[in-house]
Amino acid sequence: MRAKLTMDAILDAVVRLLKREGHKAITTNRIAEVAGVSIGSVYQYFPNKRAIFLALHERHVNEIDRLVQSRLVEHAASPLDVLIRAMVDGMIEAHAPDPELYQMLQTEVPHRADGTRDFALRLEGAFRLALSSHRNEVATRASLDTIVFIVANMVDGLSHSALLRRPRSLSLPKAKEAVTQAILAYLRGR
Amino acid sequence: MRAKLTMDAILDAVVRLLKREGHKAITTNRIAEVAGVSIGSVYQYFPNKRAIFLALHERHVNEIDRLVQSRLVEHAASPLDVLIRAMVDGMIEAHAPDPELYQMLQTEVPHRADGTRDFALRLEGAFRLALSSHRNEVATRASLDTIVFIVANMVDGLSHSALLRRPRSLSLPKAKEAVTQAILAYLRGR
Amino acid sequence: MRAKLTMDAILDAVVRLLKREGHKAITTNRIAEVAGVSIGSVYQYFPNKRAIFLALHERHVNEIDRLVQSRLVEHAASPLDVLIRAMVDGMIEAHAPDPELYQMLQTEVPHRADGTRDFALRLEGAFRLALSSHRNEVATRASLDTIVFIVANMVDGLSHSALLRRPRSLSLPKAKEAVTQAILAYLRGR
Amino acid sequence: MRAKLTMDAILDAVVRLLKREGHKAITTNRIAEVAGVSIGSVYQYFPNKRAIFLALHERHVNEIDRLVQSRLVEHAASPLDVLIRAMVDGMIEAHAPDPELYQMLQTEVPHRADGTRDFALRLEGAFRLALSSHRNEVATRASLDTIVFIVANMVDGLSHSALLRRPRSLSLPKAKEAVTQAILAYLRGR
DNA sequence: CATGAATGAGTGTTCATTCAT
DNA sequence: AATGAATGAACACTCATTCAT
Repeated sequence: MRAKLTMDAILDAVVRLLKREGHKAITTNRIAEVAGVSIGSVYQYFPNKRAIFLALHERHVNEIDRLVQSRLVEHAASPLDVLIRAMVDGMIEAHAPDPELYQMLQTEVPHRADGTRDFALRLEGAFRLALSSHRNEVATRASLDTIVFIVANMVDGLSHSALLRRPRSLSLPKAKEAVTQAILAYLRGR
Repeated sequence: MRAKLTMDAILDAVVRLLKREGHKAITTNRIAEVAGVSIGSVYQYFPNKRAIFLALHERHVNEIDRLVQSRLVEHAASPLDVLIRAMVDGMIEAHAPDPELYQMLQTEVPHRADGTRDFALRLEGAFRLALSSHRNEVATRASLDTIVFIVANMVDGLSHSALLRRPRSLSLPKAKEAVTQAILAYLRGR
Repeated sequence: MRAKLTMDAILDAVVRLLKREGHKAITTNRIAEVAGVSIGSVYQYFPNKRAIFLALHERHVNEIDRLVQSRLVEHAASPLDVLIRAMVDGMIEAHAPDPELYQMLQTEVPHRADGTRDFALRLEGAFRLALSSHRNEVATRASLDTIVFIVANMVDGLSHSALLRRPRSLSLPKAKEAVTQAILAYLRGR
Repeated sequence: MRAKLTMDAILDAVVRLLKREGHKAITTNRIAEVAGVSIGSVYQYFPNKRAIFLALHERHVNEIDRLVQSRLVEHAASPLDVLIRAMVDGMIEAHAPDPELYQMLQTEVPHRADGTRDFALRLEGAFRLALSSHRNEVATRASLDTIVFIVANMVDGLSHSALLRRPRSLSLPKAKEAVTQAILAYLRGR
């Protein structure tokens, strides 16, 4: 228990530091300081700096994953548009409190992209399940692999775009709806 | 002229280094070495390390931009599906010779995200123009801003997904076609 | 008793570690681990790291010393060549099971040279005694101090050389004999 | 030239530091400081800390070697006792200005013993040559390999003993003579 | 007595940058 | 303009030691 708390304090320190002082401030000694532990303790729990970022990434991915799974279960019996809307909404809301963190983890932090791969796969798994129970609403002539690949990457990519790159003229709710419509249009085919 | 040649040699050195030895090998001294110039010369042309990455990013973006513009002009009078297919094909082919470079520039290299922003905007500008000449084929009820935002981000995001994350069961041509269909489905609305 | 056992376990751990993983592996925490005790216990018995090495050195020196004394007593009445041969043999056999340990203790372990001094003195004491009972066989014209000094250092130095540095063409028994002859030649003078 | 000077300054700094402040003061940053160069320059010339010690050891060995060779040439035609006396004297005088340095290099500094091995071999080579030209004065019945091994190790070991461990009752000149006599006694056999 | 989590001073090393030549 | 030796601030990480339990 003690261990989990300390590890979380360290991960939180990275997030706090990233947001407050930018990626240049993320040194192992500074992390320890902000986390309120000694540098020695940091190395008791993580073998090196990279491991801290990997753990942070994994924690983030798990959070999203948990949310995606719960929405999936919740809307297993809903019509396709409700399900997709819920998924898009979930993804966006999950990132909304901290829109830059995920991007920073991807672009500013020295980790390998393996985690990203992992995440895409998990998301694809979720959608494979979700779409199988709405097969009759899906009109696209492509293979299931293809559909799942397109949809998972649309959800992931467009959700981040909606949060980080939408034009000022577009409100977040409207962006969500646009993303949802785009995905539905694809699934319903022409 | 000399200047341009030297600068390009430096940028090429970064690319070569990134691909051959990974991001850890990218030090200014190593860049100079691989570029065949002295470290002093590197600093003659770039004020600091970041400037090298910014220039590299800009060069990459300009290449894509040039390609996108030319396809746009080429297919100004083509039907919408031909145009979109050409754009998607252009994006993917532009990245195909070096699929990891762009990702590395985004994830492994310490640059700020401004460039990305830049690029999205330029792509949006291109699509704004392209769609205005195919207004009658676009049935989506959303605002032009919204449509352009969604399409630009689908092209960008899905092109990279197609190159870097498509399942093994999906060939590149099929992935291209799927991406094209997804975008067309959105534009044609339901 | 418990105390003695624990202390020996700690000293043995150092030896094991030195042989198995080299001097870089010798950290107090690792010593504790290999000894099967907690780091806290290590500090119950030794005030600091140096004290561990001093104790180890002392244990080693005592072992040699005990052996030397016993051979001395055993051969008090033997002719000089038998005595010297027994001493050289004793020294070499005492180090043979672990030829590198002593060298490591001398070269790789951060102890001060005091111990070495100690050992030389004890060896000199033994030889002073040994030679006094064979005075008539010693023909060298030097003072007893000088003779004892030379002989003690020959025994010590050449024994180690025989174990660690003898050429491949020289078997250990032949090396022993050569060392013995060298010492005898000196004692018998010209 | 510049390079050689800087490298020597660095090696000298280690010696100075070792003598003035003990082995604990030998940190790379301190070495740089005492050498009057920046830490960066230290790493321009030596890949890591160990390399500094290896270089220092090599420099020391080369000095001794040069001296031994010159005495050898000088006394190629002298009688055996003169030659041996000259060699012993050379070894001791070479170490006399800095009697602790060599010991410290061996016992307090984290280097591997390879250098020592090297040195013994070089010394053996020198003696092999020296003795071959005095074959008729050597009466020992052992093989040349054996004789060379014993003599080289006596010279090396006893020289150091004479400087570092001789009893107070023994002056350095007398110690030299005793060492010489011991070696001669061995060579002349009985 | 024993434990082992926690400490933090201190280390070797890197690398962006400068500047005398 | 070009060079590359020199710089030194800054970093990731180690490990002897302590002390609350």
